[in-house]
Amino acid sequence: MTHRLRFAPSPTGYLHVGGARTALFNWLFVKKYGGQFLLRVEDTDKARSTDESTRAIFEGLEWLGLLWDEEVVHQGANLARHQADVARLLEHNKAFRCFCTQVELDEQRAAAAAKNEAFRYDRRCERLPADEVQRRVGDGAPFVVRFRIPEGETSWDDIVHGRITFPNKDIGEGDFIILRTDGTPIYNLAVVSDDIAMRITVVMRGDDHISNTPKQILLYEALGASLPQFAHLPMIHGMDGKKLSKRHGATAVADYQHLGILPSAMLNFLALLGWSPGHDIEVMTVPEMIELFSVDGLSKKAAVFDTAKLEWMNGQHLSTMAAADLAPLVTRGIVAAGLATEESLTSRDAWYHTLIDLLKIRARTVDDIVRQSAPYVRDEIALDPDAVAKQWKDRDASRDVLSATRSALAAAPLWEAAPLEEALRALAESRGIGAGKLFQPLRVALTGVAASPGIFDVLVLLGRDRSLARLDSAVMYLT
RNA sequence: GGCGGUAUCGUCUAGGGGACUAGGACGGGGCCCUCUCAAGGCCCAAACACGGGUUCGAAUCCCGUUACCGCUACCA
Repeated sequence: MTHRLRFAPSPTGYLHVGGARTALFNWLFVKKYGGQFLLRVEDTDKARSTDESTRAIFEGLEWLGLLWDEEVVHQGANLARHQADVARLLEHNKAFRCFCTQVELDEQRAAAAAKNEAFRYDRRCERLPADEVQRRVGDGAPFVVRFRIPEGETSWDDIVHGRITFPNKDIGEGDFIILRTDGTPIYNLAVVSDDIAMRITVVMRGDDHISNTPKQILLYEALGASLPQFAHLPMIHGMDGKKLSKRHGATAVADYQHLGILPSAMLNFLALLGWSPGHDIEVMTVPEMIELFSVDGLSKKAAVFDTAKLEWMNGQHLSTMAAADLAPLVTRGIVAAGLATEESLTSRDAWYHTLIDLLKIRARTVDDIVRQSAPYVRDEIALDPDAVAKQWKDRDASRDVLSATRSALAAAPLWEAAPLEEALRALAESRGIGAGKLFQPLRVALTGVAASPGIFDVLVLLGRDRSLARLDSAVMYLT
């Protein structure tokens, strides 16, 4: 049997990290065990659904590389089938029309709440004689359709939680509504109807749907369909233990994309929230995640979204990624920041890739690389006041050291790391100062900042002319 | 309130009756490396919610309590 799983977001916002993780586990399941990963947009709530949101969800999934196997299903397009399923339920007496008004229901709820009791629909319309129902329908009286909950209990073997049982009398408020007054279906009916039509074999979703599951199982049975398996994934919380929301800062995957997080790192981090491959394995490529994935490793416990670990994870992925693969992302950032033109970078690939290799190990995000690249890709450098104050504290002495450094470098036989190092260390020794006393002022002269890759790498990266010119400028600045 | 779910370091987790003096990772602290910043290496602090069972033996199994989370719409 081949598995068919779906990710079914409602297009009422952006792609949330929780949704992304649900999509990831569905996708991982299919990649690991074989089958199809499908996408269904649950847009039956027309008031809240937007095309823009649908687009954002597609873009988020595409960015992460969680691609679906068949054409996207738009739930709203299946209205006729949803209604036909409801008609079938009505026909087989599995459902009934209810003429109670919203106002009446609200009053009953309020009364129950006042007595501190749980409200349950009292089934008054279920007892209406058939001719009375016909009369009211004929009169054009508005009605909803309710599903008749049978006696007994409903249970299933959840892939992550094990067996879960609900006494049928405790399912929600009793006979639940499946069709609105306006003839459109309610979530639970639409989901079941679509999952049957899409031949879904494993329903994997957030565990906030656990209490919907008995309702849906009853619908499957009433519709005469075979049951899928269910897997309820734990939620993602913010640092305060509450459900992740906008209060917690960035929750959209697009936010992290714009912060310079790599898709592979995001996926890796998300996978570890609620799943573990065991053996203390943490940093994984996507193929490794697929290989290692197992439903046995799925956790039952809600996880807290810790951005510090996400950034560390990103740094790990950054440092193992080839410069050539990183280059397009870095270029986009550099161009967007106005630091250099795309042409100026791509026209000197080897140099550019060396730069990226040097910066990527000390960066946690693509944005870090972009920021740190400024002294190398721009013609001018920006002097950091703090670095100047610290490293060029004594102006006369600094100027003197810098001009001596310039002479030593200019005299080097070859502009390569080894001979340059030799020249500078000899200079430091002849002047009786530690190498650091030479390198730090030099670093500021070359880059404007106090932190950079190794000083000889910087010299080589900048090249002879630019290095000497920047030293000249520094000496002039200090004169 | 009702129903359901969950419970190991601050955080993510390993663990599935003896291998536990409870392991790894992030974050924190320290040391090493070192021209700076990272990266890397080494070390330290830090947890089995509580109470009963079951058992020769419980982090692991059962029950209860507590806490937290979710659902409780003509939302999804």
